[in-house]
Amino acid sequence: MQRVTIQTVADKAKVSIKTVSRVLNKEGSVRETTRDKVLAIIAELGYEPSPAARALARNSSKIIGLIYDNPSAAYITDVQNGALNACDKNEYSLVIHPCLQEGESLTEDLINLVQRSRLDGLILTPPITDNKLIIQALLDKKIPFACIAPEQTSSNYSSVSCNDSVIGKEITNYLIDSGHEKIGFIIGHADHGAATQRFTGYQEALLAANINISEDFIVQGDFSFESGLKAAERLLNLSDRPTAIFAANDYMAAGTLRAAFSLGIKVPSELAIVGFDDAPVSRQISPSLSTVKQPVSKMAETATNLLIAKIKDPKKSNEHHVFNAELIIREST
Amino acid sequence: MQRVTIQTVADKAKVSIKTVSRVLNKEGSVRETTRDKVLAIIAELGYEPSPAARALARNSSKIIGLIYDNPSAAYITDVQNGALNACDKNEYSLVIHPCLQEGESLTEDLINLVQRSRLDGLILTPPITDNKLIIQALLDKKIPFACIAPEQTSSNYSSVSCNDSVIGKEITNYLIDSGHEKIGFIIGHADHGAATQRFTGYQEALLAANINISEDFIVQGDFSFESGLKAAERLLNLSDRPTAIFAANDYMAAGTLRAAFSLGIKVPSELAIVGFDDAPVSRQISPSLSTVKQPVSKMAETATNLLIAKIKDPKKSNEHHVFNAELIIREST
DNA sequence: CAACATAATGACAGCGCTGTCAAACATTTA
DNA sequence: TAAATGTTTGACAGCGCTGTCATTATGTTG
Repeated sequence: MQRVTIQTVADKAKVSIKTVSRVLNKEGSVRETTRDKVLAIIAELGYEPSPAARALARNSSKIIGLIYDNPSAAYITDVQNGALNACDKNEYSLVIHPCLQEGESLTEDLINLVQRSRLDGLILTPPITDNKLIIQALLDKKIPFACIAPEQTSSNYSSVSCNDSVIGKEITNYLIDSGHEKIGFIIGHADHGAATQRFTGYQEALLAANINISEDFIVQGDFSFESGLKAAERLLNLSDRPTAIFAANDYMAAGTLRAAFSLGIKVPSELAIVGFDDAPVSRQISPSLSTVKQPVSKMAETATNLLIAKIKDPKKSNEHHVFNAELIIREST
Repeated sequence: MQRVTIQTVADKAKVSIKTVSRVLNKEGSVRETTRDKVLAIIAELGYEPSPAARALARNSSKIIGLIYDNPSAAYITDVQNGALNACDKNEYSLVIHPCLQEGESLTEDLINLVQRSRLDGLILTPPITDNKLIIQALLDKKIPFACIAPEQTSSNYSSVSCNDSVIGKEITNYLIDSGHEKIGFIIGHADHGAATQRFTGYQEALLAANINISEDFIVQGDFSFESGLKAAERLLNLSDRPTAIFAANDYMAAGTLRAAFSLGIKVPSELAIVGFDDAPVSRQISPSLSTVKQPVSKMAETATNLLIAKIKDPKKSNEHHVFNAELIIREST
């Protein structure tokens, strides 16, 4: 059995391959009767155009890369699913690229990846979104890209984000409204811009409520469970310990819960805990965690759509979409 | 600036493009001095062969698809990372394909995906590995594939797995050795072959220890936290309730822990809990869960290597690799 | 040193599509 | 009805590689 190519279709439809190509690419300038005839034969033969041949002829692969260096599996799969949605709808393919290495060579590796795989563009996720070297290199090489939740926006590329500082303020206010005044904060990884904004929101809320916080109540973590555990131990061993702790993500909040558990501190009666991200663990622990849910998948989808639009029309101006996050109140507060 | 192609390299090296091609593909029959010269120029120009042109000329995309329909993000990313490792080493690309739909059309969709994207082969993960329709369709269409943890092995395709029944027996024995006789079991999703084997191991251990278990001690779940919660509530409300519960995965074990928590049952003093999979949650809850860790990433890497070997040489016989899982004893027992 | 075997190299077609440009056809206008 | 315009179609080159097969260089033998 011979492979079905554009030629097969053209022969059977008694038109030239160019006409079939026009139909495939919805180019217009094809009489409706002709188009219907071609379409019918394509369906009949189950013809699928060869991506390789198209890529070669067009000099564009219709593949975009998703770059991440993020320890949260749940976050990653959400991002992947959103990006895949957008890709499917636009007939693009997605290639995933975790970069587990922190190395100096990351910039080089990325450029190399794009060149070797002939990617049409990239989606960047935090914390890579905040890597100036990489951003600059991509800009220099004129490789289209879009960012998910970058620390700051830029007119040089499209991006999507949540207003983390607003939400951070909101959840802090919620704690204040519940009667807490001694609210500890566990900061996330320093590279992660959005995490910094969560902290900013926390500070703003306290300021607005005229609450003074000692330096001791603010502890550095790195988003991991263990770092949350350690940070919380420090907070909870203070002579005048906080009655509420806001951790910049759920893993650290889970660590906080465990620290409380070890120290025999009851949650939420003696200590309220809030996390961030609505990671699965926030539902799976007891008491379940109050947290913040971002529409991660939707954000990734939007970023991908923006990227694809930019690839299709490089002159298109860059956009920045802001999404709303949602407070989820559970048992830990 | 003109794009660097094989012609550019050939011209500069004063050889034919065919010779450059030979060097690129390590074909042999190239004098060492010639090869070194070509290699030097490739490096100098930073030449990268066009995947599209190669795919077109070879009629093979060097892309494999990873198919999954699995709710566990941690598992998925482990599998992805393992598969990516193998792909990178062999200069293959990986395209991920979650199939969230349960639909009848899944078989058709998969075949379609392979044809449209011209995938060279597929990696299947549970529970799709046990879908006879899909397996048969792939076999019929002569699409190469390999399975990760299928319910049963077959000489028609390569696969990798852990001996879940052996491990299930082992962990049950561990509970028995700790003095438990009343051991409940929460079964996983019925489609999932490996889960069934975990149950088999449990039964074998009890049989060997001459322990009789009432039907009541065995409850059906579906791998989700909620199903574990419900199942555990049933078990723990029995008049003669179990002193230990073996859940077929960690999410259900986490649900069990929560049920115990709600009912005021102390873990591990009044109830021992073991899970399966070493999901992140097993470390992040208090008390942390005793569980079983499978080398998921390594398994995926091996499966991918087997697939690639098969793609390169279709006459190669199929292999089945068995991996060892590891008991991880934590606080819940 | 001729006659042969073998290793190294190159010329060229072709993979399946898209882009360019010219040709054919249809429609309007004078 | 002829010319002028616009619309639809097709011929053909070329994208950057690999496969086939012919050719040339090198080594080996009697």
